[in-house]
Amino acid sequence: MRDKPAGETRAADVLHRMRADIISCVLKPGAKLRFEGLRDMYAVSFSTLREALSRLVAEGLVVAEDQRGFVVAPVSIADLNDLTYVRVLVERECLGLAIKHGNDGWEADIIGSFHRMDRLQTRLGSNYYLSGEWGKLHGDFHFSLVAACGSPNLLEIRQKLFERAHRYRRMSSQFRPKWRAKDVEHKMIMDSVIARDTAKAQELIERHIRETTENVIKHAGHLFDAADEAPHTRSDHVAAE
Amino acid sequence: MRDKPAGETRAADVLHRMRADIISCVLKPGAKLRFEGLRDMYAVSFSTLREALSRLVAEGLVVAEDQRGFVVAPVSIADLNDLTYVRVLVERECLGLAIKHGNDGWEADIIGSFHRMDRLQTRLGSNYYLSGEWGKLHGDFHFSLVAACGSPNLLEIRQKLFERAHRYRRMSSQFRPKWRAKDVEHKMIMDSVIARDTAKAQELIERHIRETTENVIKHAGHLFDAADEAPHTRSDHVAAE
DNA sequence: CGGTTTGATTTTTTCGAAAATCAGCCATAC
DNA sequence: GTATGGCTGATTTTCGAAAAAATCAAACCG
Repeated sequence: MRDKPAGETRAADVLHRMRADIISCVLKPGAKLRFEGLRDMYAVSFSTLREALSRLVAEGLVVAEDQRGFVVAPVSIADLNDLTYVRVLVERECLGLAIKHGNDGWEADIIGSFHRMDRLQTRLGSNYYLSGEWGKLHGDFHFSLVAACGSPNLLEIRQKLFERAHRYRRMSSQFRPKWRAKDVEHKMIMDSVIARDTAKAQELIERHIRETTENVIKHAGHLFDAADEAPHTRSDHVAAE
Repeated sequence: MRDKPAGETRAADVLHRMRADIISCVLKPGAKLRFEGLRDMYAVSFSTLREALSRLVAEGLVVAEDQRGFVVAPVSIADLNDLTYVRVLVERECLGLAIKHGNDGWEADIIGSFHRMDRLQTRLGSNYYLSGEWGKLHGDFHFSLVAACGSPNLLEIRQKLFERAHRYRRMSSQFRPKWRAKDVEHKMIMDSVIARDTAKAQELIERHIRETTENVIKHAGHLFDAADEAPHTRSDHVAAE
């Protein structure tokens, strides 16, 4: 399911593969990205690599140090907390708009994508969250919830934030044998969305995001370089909300 | 003030110059970006151009059509309205956080950047808004208001949205001889921010953004290809707010 | 001994030619 | 008359070598 250089330009293909590798931590946070190695890994030339890297820089998954090459964007508790804060803001807004504007087709897509995710979950058994396939369906489900939002710009921002958060989720999933009652939460969120209960849906999605963050910090926080800049704490943000 | 390839990589320099040219509409919305022409214009090679273009794609100022080259991101009333909607959401949030977290240095920076902008304004006379220099100071002033926001991610999103909006403002400024009472508005916003009146500051910044958008549509709307996709109207968003 | 300069090596960045792809056009067939 | 198939020229995309810059370490002073 991962190979489709069909009609796609080579650079775009490398972009997709590298993004996936960064999100799934095959390329570890903070790792130096040397061209020689990447060239072997993805079988493309310097320039093509550089193009993919450049786009990832603008997406925030890679940082470029002037004349010193590229590095996988580092992770930190401060960044995760900030990301969570922004995500709550954006996701709530998207959800509110989607519930307002969504039609029957939108509802059908939600139910469909939930079903696909749920089925794969039972098929894969207790380790479903380690599967890249499930990760994709999980992303699709969350997207379907807000798809009818009507604001292309907000949706695009949301998508990029979601992907960056996915990297943090992924980091903790290797430590966490069972992924809480996430499946139950998803069902509750879906139900409240379909019932057009905006306040409840927003409350649930916020809790969903916040609790996931707490779990990541609890189980994988020790992996982050705590020696990072921490200009503010989470409680600041919560209070501001 | 525009030339500083000091310590900067060549590609980054081209990136800055192209971004400025797109924002100031030297490169017109929807224009096809042919490599041959760009190579002469910026005096760099294909690969370097491609790198800059790629970053601009991820920033939303350029769109890449698979295997058919690059195009300056088109403008449309739908996009402007959507942009305005997201900007109001983000800018209000940033401002609220900044007022909450800001310290004395932050206030001083606001006053300083307002003063710089104001001085240049009187020095340039009635056509100040056409100057790129003023455009920069105007951007600096607005940034200074939210600089203490404390959320790097939100600030980065804000910055990109601001730049895209600047392109729209620029399109209308050539038609509009006098730029309303914008300078008075800036003063009022600054005063309410320094007075830490969150609600008032947010209200003022929202009006500031919304009225600018209305003016752009009124005076330059006829330039946009109205034949664009328009999945929703502005009133949708306003109502949702 | 601490600190700076120099030179060799590694790594990044830039370049323009070569390959791949697209767009328009005409000939041909049905 | 319309559609299909291949040409040709223009444009994009990819490539790896060459240039520029950084890194590391040994040699060199104060």
